[in-house]
Amino acid sequence: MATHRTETPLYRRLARQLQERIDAGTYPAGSRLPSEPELSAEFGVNRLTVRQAVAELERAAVLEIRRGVGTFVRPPAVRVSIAVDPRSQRFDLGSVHTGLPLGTDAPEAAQDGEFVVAVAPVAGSTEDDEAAHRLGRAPEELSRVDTVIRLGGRPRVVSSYWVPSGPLPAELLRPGRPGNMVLDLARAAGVELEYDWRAFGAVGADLADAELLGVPPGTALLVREGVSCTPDGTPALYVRRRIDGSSARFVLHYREPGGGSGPVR
Amino acid sequence: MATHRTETPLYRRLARQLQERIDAGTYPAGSRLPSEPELSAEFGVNRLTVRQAVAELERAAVLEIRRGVGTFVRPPAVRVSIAVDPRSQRFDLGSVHTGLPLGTDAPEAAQDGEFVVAVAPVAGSTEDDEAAHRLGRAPEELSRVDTVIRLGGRPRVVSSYWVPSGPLPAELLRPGRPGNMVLDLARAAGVELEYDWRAFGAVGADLADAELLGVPPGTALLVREGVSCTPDGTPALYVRRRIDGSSARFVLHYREPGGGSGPVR
DNA sequence: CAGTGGTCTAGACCACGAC
DNA sequence: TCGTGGTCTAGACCACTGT
Repeated sequence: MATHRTETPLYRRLARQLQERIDAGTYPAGSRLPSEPELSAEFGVNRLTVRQAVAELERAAVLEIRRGVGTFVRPPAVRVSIAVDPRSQRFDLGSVHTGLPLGTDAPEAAQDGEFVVAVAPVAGSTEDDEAAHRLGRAPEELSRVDTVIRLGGRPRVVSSYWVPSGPLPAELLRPGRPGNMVLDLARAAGVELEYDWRAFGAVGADLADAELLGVPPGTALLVREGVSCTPDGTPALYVRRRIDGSSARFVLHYREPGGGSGPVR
Repeated sequence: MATHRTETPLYRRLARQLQERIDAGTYPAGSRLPSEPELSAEFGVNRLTVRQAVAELERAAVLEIRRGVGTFVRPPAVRVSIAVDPRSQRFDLGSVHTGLPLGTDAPEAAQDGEFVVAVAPVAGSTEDDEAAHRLGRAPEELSRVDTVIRLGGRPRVVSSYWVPSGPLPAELLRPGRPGNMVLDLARAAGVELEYDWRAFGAVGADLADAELLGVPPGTALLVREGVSCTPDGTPALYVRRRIDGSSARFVLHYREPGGGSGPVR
């Protein structure tokens, strides 16, 4: 007897049907879906089954759920490019600031900037061990700072920094302090910092990041991490940034600007 | 009266408690959690509430659920570096092949390679319009090919290619054909291809990608996209790759190798 | 076969947003 | 106030895995 193929779950078949209606234009971009009780009645399934289907499409960024209002088809994502010149050795925090969109211009922009949210003790957590390994140090030799970058009145980037715990001004690590952590760290150490390497990955938001970024846990985050070093090659900083994947992407240009149809906007 | 703060949902408080136990070592890495009925009894909540908590931690890559077996604490992720020289103009598909881990060496490796899964018609879908815009063409002028790269017996990378629909050998687009799509396309066109730009982003897997990659919809995927052009600067290829975020990351080296404690392995 | 997680139902109550 | 989505319960049945 051949291997029995398990039937596709009801909620996934339902998700597929909804996706088909979206693709076909039955539910156009921006429009509201029938309410959960309505879908439940139309397809003859329990409301929880409807919710399971809708939840999948929401995590896939196909639908947007507004509590108390309805569930809507997401219009094509307007994603924000953050240019990073691959040949440059310069930090790009400035381009992050200029690259991300402003919310509604003025009022909440007063809160924009990078803010220290925690000075976590470096106790052999997985992340701390990773950082120590990247910097070629023992975990006890490191200090760690976590920050949030707010832009347009919303938290956009969560960052963790690990540095050798040498002459770190306590002022730098005061929770709530605004500034530019990389520049401040370099200035405090009295050195210039260069990229050693940077890596890109993706991961679902954990509980802590989700709370800091104001997104549901499991939301796809773009992770950018790497080591910076002093001009003589000594590793001096390990940084790990998490950015809501739906609101930003990093762009590397390999040809001189103006060459072709670029990715910006 | 001050604004009433909504109580944190039960399932999220439960998720936090489980996370705390993991951090504290009560549930060490690799260990099995109590079963759902056990957790349900211990915390005095419904099993569905337990499942909601566990599901969040699974999406955050904290837990790994093995059906019929149990739920386990994920050991620190062994992530695979895929080196991309930022100064190089060379394609990196080879480094993808050599960079990704082999499953259990021999048997299923016979299936490794890049395989055409679909030759989708280019009909003004959002993705098609995006590609057309990137290439400075009308959608009708483009051809599209979708492939899956299998390594170690598992699908690892889903790619979509858009090219001007000039002299495309039908042989190239035959579903199931193995090969190296970028090299084959370049050879077919009789030109060398260079990077124009590449971008990194993150997104939850949609239904189609989830099925091709064998992951649940909503899983965090690393997206790498960009345009390649001929030496004279004519855009000739738009490519968009999706990779399970938990199994790969891209690394950019800015200094000569051997300089510091690198990210590889 | 026993134990695990996966799916689905029925019903209840609540918080939120718009009117 | 009403309709929306969010949470939680109780219970049932099933599919998968290891023994």
